[in-house]
This record gives sequence, structure tokens and C-alpha cells, in this order.
Amino acid sequence: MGRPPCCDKEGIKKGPWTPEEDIILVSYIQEHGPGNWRSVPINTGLMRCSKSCRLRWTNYLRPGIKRGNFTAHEEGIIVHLQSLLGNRWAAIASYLPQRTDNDIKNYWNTHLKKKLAANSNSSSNRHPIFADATFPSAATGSHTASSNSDVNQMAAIARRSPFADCPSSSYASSMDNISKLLDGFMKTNSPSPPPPPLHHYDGGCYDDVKPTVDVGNPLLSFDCMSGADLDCFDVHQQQQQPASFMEYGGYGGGYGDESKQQLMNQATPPLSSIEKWLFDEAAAEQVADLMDLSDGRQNPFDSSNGSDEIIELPHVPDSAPSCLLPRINLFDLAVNQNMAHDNALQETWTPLSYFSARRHRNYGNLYVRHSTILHHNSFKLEKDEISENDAHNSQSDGDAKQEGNTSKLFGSLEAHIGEEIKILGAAISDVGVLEVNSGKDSGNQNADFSYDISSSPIQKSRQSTFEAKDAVHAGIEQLTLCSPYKVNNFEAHIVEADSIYEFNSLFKCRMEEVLVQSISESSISQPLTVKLEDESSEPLSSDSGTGTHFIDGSSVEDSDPQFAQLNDEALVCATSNATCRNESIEEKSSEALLVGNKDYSELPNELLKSGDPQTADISEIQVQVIEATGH
DNA sequence: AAAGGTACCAACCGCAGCCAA
DNA sequence: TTTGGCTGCGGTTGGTACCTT
Repeated sequence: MGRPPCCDKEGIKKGPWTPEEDIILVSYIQEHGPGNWRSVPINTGLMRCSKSCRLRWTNYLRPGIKRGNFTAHEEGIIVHLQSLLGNRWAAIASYLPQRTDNDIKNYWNTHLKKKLAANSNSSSNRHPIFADATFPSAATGSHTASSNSDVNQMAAIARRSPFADCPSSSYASSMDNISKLLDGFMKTNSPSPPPPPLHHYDGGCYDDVKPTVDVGNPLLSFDCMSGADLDCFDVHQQQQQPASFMEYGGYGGGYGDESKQQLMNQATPPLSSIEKWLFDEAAAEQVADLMDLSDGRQNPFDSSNGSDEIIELPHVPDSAPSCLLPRINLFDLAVNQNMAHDNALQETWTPLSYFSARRHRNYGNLYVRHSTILHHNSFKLEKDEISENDAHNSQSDGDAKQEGNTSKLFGSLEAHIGEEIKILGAAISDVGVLEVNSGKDSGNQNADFSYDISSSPIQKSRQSTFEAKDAVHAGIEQLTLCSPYKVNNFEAHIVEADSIYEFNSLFKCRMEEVLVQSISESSISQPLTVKLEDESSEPLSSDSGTGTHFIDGSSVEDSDPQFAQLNDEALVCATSNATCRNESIEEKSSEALLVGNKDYSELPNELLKSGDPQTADISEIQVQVIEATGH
């Protein structure tokens, strides 16, 4: 009868997860996919219950999660949905794919609730948009779940929202593309079968989720209840809503017009006006503004703040100091080996990971290609914390050839990769837009672009720079990411989006996937200790005899494979060179890979000019491959 | 500088529904 | 049909960092 217990109660570890536990879990899920949580602690050796593993993955490790720094738009959505749904955080989270229910719940309890309470004391300052609205009062139905005063207040506000005045949204079509992304990610990275038709993006890339919009969904029942009053809305606009919008909430996931048509032929519930308003960014921002929900915090990674300052990322002990260069090169994390090195440590390692992505910012007329080498020194092997058995179990599927490295791996991972996840995640969380395709096809000419890419400088430069090489998906923007260590195979991940905003979402998701993948694949399957060549050593590439390698590329496409080749050569070298593995790495000078394009020489200068001790020495900059084109 | 208070959030707890054995 | 594990969900707690006095 029943199933065997997922885990014994005794010996179960509680409390905060350690970075090495995270890595074990991530690498396991990377290989097997999420689900079957009962087997996770058994197969990985994690002393955690399955529930804890699931929560850790769902709320923290899962790709595509955006953490912290809720935008005013998100705040508006949360407030509005909370007023409609009550404390149904999972349902609310389903409308914010990058946020977890736990995160939203915490944010509500710690921020929004207080702001609403404060706002309730000054309700006379309500924005005219509410005061003048004549929205029907249908939301007083039983589906308005919450009973607290905050909710009632917000429900009252919601009832008076001016849906009809809001322009159409691009938000929901983002969900459509995220579904595509999800599908692509499943095909590419998971051995699991493709998801069944009724899936929608849940902020992660695997999870099966119940359709959010169903018969009992208050957002729909709302309209049903208030149908008599719908005449006050722009029904025509509703009818013209793109199919992708209709797919939101579990009806999406298909590719192309054919799939969309099929989906349209399904029993798709009518789009409610409240949804239109809900997903409309402008409207949500209005809500946020008028509710004065923003606490004025400024996202340090938000380049829209107009700052050109170099942002220092939190320093991780024993790890490489990092900084961000807004508007210039968000992903080039400058490294100072000296600061990171600790001679007292007996075992050190230097994983050479290549994190490459192309990214075009729509600020400053710069097209920047980002390549980062994360260079670690002096990582101590914490044998007390991670047993060899743990390490072995974490690789239970075999990889005997890597067995000699496992203890080193998990010892080395320590806090650093975990922190790296956070740092890069933070950087990823507010990056700009990647490549933008220029064309528009006839099929999309009527698409309601919330951002007119045809008039953007991005598009113009895109035409001159990338048109020849990249596949053209007319009418869309296109993002191409090169997964680390797969550049030679060039598994390009092409994501299509209908707007700049979608690109942001998709890019964030994809980059985090790439990051996880790079950790799982490169750090685990690749040797962990990479001896960097100093200037007197044998060069890694025949391109250079000095140890400094020049990638001569006239374009991003040219330099990218060269860079990857050099990177792979470095790894091969480390693999074949046994002396690279277990010796303490003494002070090694770095190699600088400089693009042979004078236009790229400015970033190191920027770093030098910065006066930042962490970045001032160009010899400490591992790699700078940057391209600025056009303009 | 130290102590106390507060804010934040990751993680746990417990419940309910689902479903496999 | 029954049993009990799995999963999703919302509420709560405990630890840590920050702030105030």
C-alpha cells in the first residue's frame, strides 16, 4: 500500500542551503529534469527531504527567476491581483512568470501591505484616474477572496479601474514567447519528453502548471458577472487582441501561426477587459504611480537610471571582485587575481568559464558584445563540509572518468559559484535588449508593437551589422545566445519576441539557463583546475606567440568562434596537463584576449580611467572581448 | 560602541487535493 | 476502495542585516 517514504525523518538537514548543495541539486536537475522529488535526495546524497529540494529549486535555483527589485509595474500587478484574488500567491505568481509565489508573498507582507496601509490613511489623495472611473462593481462577488481591509480597499479601487482607456498590451504575448522558450529549453536540455499541450510558463522552464485562466478564474468570472456592463469597454479592441495574448494562462506554447490558429480554434475563454487592463504595462504603471507604491529604490543594474558609474558588485570573500559597467559592458566582471589569491590555501583551482552573450543595449547607441571569463583563485577545498561520498553520489550516474575530480569539484564550489549565481543573476535581472532584427513581414504588420523597433537606432545598426549572418525572422526581434562550450557546435538558441519587453524577459530566462548550464556542464564535466598561461608559457593558440591572444575579427560573428576556440583549447590543455590539476596555482599572470579592433580598445581604458583598484590594472583583466559597432 | 528594535527573506510547517500502489 | 506519499499552496518562523537610540 502506498509508496515508500520519500526520505527518513532522521538525519534530514534543515536550514539554509549551502552553495555546494545548490550545485548538487542544480546539476542533478540539469541532468534529470525537475520532478520526482522523492528520488532527488536519494540520488544526490543530499541530506534534505524531497520537499526541501523542491522548494529550493522552485523558489531559488530555478532558471528564469528574477529576484528583488520589484518594478513599479510588478508592484501594480501584485496589488491589483491581490485585490482580486486575495492571498492566492501562486495564482498571482502565475501572472508574473519571473517571480515566485514566495517572493511575491514576502514582498507583499514586507512592502506592499504597509504601503497600502499608509495609503489608506490618505485615500483622499487618490489619483483622479480612480476618482473618475466608473467601472462596474461586479468584483464584489465571492471570488474576491481576501477579507482584510487592504484587500477591500484595493478591490474597491480595482472596481473603478478605467479598463477601456488602456491601450493593448504586449505583456501576454511575452508569455507566448516564454512558452516557446520553455519548449525549446525542454528539447535542448532535458531528457524528459516534451510538455503536454496545456502548459504555460511558470517562471521556470519545466514545471507543469495548471492553467491559470480557467472556468473558475475570477478574472474571467469577473467579466461574466459584469457582462451587462461591458458595453462601456472597447469590445472592438478586445476582439483584435493578438492570439498570443489569448494564449496566456495555459493556452499557449505553440510555434508559429499554425499553432496559434489551432489554439485559437480551441475553446479559448474570452479575454476579459480586466485582464487587458491588468497586463497593460502603462495601466499598471499608472496604478503604481497613483498608489505611490514605489519606495524609490533604484536598481543598480538598471541602466535607465542614467548613471554611468561603475557599479561594484558585492565582494565575495575569496572570490573575484566584480563590477558592472552600465551602458558599456554589463557582463564583463573585472577580475583581480591578487585580491582573490590566498597563499595559505593549499588547494586552489581556477575554472575558466566562458560566458558569452551578445547584447545590444538600446541606450547610448552602443552595441556591445559581452564576454566574460570568471576567474577564480584560491578556492579552498572544504573536505569537512562535503564528503567524498556526497560528491560521488552527486555524480551517481556515472562519469567515472570524472571521479577523480569530484571531491575537488564540490570542495571548490564552496560559496563561490553560489555567489556567482547570485551576482550574475543580479546582473541578468535587469539587462537590456539583445539583438534586434530589422524586418517586419506582412503577417505582423498589424501587430501591436509596444515598442517601435523600426524607429530605433538598434534596428538601423542591426541592419548594417548582423543582417548578413543571422537568420532573419521578419517582423520579430531575434536573440541569439551561444552556450558556453558549445560554441564550436554552435547550438544557437534563437528566441523570437514581439517586443523589446519580451526580449528582456526571454533574455533573462535564457541567460540564467545558460549560466546554470555552464556550471553544470563546464564546471562539472570539465576539469576544474585550469592553469592559465603566463606570458612565458606555451601559448594556447598558434595565433599568438606571446601568451596574449588576439582575436582578429571584423565582426562579432568572426570573433566569437575564435574566442570559443581559444577557450576550448585552454580547457583541453588543462585536461591533458596533469600538473594543472592538483598543484597550487601560484601567481599566474593572466592572458588578455583583446579583439584586434581598435574600436574595442576603449573598455580597458574605461576600466583604467575608473580608478577602481579592482579594475585598474589591465593585466588583471582576464578577457575583454567587446565590440561596439555603428554610430 | 553596544544594545535593542525593525525589516527582510529563505525556509519550514501544516493542510488539502491528487493519485499511485 | 483504501491507504498514504506527492505536490501545491498559504501561513509562519527563525536567522541575519540594518537601523535607531
